[in-house]
Amino acid sequence: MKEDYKKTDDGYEYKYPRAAITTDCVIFGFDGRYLNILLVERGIEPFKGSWALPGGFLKMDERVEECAFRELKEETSLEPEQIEQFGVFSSLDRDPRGRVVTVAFYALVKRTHVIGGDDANDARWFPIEDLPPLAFDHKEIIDEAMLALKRDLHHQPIGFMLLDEQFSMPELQRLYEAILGRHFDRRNFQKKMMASGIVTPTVYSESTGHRPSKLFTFNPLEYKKMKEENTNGKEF
Amino acid sequence: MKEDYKKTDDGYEYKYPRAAITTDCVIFGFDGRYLNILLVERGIEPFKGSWALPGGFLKMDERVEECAFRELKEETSLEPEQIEQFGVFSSLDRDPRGRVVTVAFYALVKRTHVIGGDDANDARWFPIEDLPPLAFDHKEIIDEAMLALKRDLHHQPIGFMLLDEQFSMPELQRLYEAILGRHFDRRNFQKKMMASGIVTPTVYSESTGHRPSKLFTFNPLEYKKMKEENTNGKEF
DNA sequence: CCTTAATTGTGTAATTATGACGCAAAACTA
DNA sequence: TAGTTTTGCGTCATAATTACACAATTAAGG
Repeated sequence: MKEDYKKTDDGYEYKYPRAAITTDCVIFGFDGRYLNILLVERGIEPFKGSWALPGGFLKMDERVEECAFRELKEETSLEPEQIEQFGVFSSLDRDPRGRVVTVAFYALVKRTHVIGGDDANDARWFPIEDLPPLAFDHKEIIDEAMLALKRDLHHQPIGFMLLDEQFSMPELQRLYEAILGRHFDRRNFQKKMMASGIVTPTVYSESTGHRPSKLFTFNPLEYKKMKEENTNGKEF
Repeated sequence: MKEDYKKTDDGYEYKYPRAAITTDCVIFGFDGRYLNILLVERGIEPFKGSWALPGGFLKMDERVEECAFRELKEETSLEPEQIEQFGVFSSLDRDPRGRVVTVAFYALVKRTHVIGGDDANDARWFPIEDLPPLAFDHKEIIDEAMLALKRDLHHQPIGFMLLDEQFSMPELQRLYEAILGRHFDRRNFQKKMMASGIVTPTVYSESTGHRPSKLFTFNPLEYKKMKEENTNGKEF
């Protein structure tokens, strides 16, 4: 590759000005009732002490997806199976440090895998309906992530990344309701899920304060099939 | 805004190396039978003489959307109503000039608005099934654009941007078939379109080589409603 | 031990959407 | 006037969606 910069004593010199590139991750978790988002407390200026999305600057030897993974691991020690790119944010004044363009991703993780803030900064889950004031334009990014998630829920089997290996039908339904923001009829919901073939009953039950619910697992074969056919318009 | 660079005699100096940012546009057009893509012939190295997507480098006073619009106008004199961002491409070796990250958009334009190549380079429509060899990773970008278009066709009333004000039902159907790559039954297709409320018949007819077809327009009210509700999962 | 509260499992009927298909009508050609 | 092409309009069977009701299981309280 031809060198497109000149190394100087103080840094790197380019013929034309360049914006910096960052990645930011909206991490969704589910606590059984509400959708949550993982935020980190900023340890440095700007917005020191504010809550923000995990993310950081792109290095020269990585793609944006790799950058998002790396930053996420560094700041939250999370390593999600999959991340989904959903938008680029490039307003001129979105970062007080200068011109920064960010590529935004979302990912889904099980809430049981909680965080040990690897960096100095704290990391915490916040319910989506009750977020603290956020740094930069991160509120706007989260709003877009929600739209992307709603859109993708029907075409990708992402719901299962948020639940444990085994889950009850009411749990799954609450998840769908939390994401889509609307209510479903219990009976019709179960019927549709069963008909789609992505869940299989595992006959086991658990003991709770009321009638125990049957537990399900998702069907990895159907899971894979849907991932490949996600443009076929089949809803589930 | 705090300055994040140092102006030198030869250019702009940054503490850490930075990738350059470009935008690229996949412009779809419809000739009544096939889906087409607008390509420009590169006038300079690298890939001089090759066909490529219109696009170029981000300036410091514009957002990526504005960059895409500007480059598109400069290179093809097109000014589409709307562009849709669908992906970021950041492979390390995708551009021989160095590290370049591109933000990709697609847009839909009526084929009647043809091009006067404003720049030195030529600009031409190519049927999607018969593209020439392309510069950079532009083939991959086009493939992704097709997937995004297929996905969005059901949730956004984009089909109408590709057709004239008035269009016959067979024309609309051919467009859907060209995009989705599958066949529909004439009668069911019309039934569904009418039921969705986005088309209104305009009783007029035209004179052709066979039975004249009724002409339709799209319904701007439904159009607007759908744009707002595009996450509700209603298909059309 | 029986009742109540909470929650889950299961079934059925009405409505709506989808997919397959047939036939007649309008323009052009011969 | 007959043949060809292409369109308009309709019907029927099947599949998907929605609305709705009652019985079963556990824990808690008298």
